Amino acid sequence: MLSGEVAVLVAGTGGSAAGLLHGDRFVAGTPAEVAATVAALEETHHPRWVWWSAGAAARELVAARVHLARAWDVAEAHRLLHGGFEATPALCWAAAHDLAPESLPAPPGDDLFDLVGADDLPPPGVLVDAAGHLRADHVRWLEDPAHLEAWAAAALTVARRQLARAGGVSPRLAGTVTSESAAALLCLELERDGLPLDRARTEQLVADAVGPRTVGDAETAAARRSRDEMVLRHVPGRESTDLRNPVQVKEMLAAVGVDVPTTRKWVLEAYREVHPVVEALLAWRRDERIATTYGYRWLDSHVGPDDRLRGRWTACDGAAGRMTAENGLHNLPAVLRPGVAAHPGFVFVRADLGQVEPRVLAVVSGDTAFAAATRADDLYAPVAQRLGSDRAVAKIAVLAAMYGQRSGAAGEALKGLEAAYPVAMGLLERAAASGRRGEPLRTYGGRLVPTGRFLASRPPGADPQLDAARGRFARNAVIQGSAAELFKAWAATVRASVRDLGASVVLCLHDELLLHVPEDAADEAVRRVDSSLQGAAHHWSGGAPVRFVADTSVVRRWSEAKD
DNA sequence: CGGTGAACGTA
DNA sequence: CGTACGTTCACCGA
Repeated sequence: MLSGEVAVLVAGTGGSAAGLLHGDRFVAGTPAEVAATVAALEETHHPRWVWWSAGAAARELVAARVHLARAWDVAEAHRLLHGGFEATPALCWAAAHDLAPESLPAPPGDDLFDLVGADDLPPPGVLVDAAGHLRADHVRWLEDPAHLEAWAAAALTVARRQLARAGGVSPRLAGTVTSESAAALLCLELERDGLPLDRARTEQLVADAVGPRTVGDAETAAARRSRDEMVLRHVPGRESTDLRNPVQVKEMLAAVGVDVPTTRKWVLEAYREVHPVVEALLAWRRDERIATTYGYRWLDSHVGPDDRLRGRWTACDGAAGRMTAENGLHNLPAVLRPGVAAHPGFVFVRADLGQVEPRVLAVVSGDTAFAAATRADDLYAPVAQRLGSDRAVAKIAVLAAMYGQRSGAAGEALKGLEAAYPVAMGLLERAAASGRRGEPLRTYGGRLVPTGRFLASRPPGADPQLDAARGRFARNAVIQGSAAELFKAWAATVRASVRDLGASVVLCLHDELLLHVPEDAADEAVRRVDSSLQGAAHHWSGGAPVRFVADTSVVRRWSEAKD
């Protein structure tokens, strides 16, 4: 993985300088100077780029639209190898050298006494303290380009150690690192490009929910009062209820005979017919979500003058390893989706994976009977046949097995599954058992999933309910996390394969990709998205006899029906 | 002013 | 509701 052509790219503190290490040759200069050298090297040598993190090293290159194909992202590798989200250079260095994270030197504070003068700079090349840690004050001395070569060499040292360790953990882990590294680069491109919107249509959808824009505090407060009034008029004598205070809402509902433990939506839905205030409250909550979170303020802050919605992206969260996005890119209410529209001359190619989690289970577990079911477009059909049950029952059972659900019809349906697919069910049960014991586990691609975040409250064995929660988390994490790896491998393959069409990925949504594509390239982009899935799935699964399917269509608006 | 829980949007 | 995350609000304790 790092045996071929390798180049290391580093950035100095504050974006004032950058450095490039390639073989024995090191060049430093302004970010613009180094960008030109990077682009030329990518063209001639196609190296694997090593950096502390894509965000630190490659953001300016992405802004300058320099395309880099292959990377080893030290931070992403650290997250895979050691779990969690934190992946500073000092922490990555420590882990690579088997130094306990608790022994990390504290970073210098703002205290005047901590400030180092020029005389305190270490000689170039000396970046390790007596304990073997990266010097805690490296942020300061990296302002001096003379130190960048050592900084680059350190990144390469960590990368090589990570690669060596990866081989001992899982034969697939190094491949997962390269895929996740590409995903981190894609995240920078998503931040740069944004999601194309039809601003006028989006504004209209907001107005439909919460009324026209208001001017000034008085008008805004009046609009808010009139929205509240639509609920409060159903409860005479309790008009002073604060609808944003759950305790007061609960009291108000009790007064009209709706006695509920919480005022959550799925609880209240059962009381729709009992009193008209329930329906009014649910409608109020729906609109309030748009007024507060996805309203005019959201539009003004996050949609640029180029009519693109932008937010920060991360390639992997700290738990199971999904991508995350801010500013509503991952949780835009469905009613606003018609506002997401391709710009003139472009269309969207929209592709979503079908039944991805059970198909991933077939790969992860190696259950040949379950793998056979993935040959069907609808895998629940052969599962139902084998169980001798309805499709609906088969689906509930499979989902319950992967999510740890026990309520409703799930419990009974599970028994048949255990008999029909013992290998797949055994894998899930072992994952759950690890979780209940508080032990970490690894996804198919080798990502360490810690269960430590539950340990904050009580250790395993002390609280049966907490142990059960750990079990459900672990059971789901091995599937959700492995599916996230397949998805990112697909996204990275698509990123590379549609580039020459002038197309770009503009949204990643766990099992769905949205591409912005020049109109006349749409059909070709569809073919490449589909062939990318076959390629990525084959590579990721090691050629397992498991079929993955995508529903792919060309649309003008994200909301348009599939096909 | 920072942290926490409720609530709810998406998958 | 089975899991995950991001955002906003009110409340709590400083």
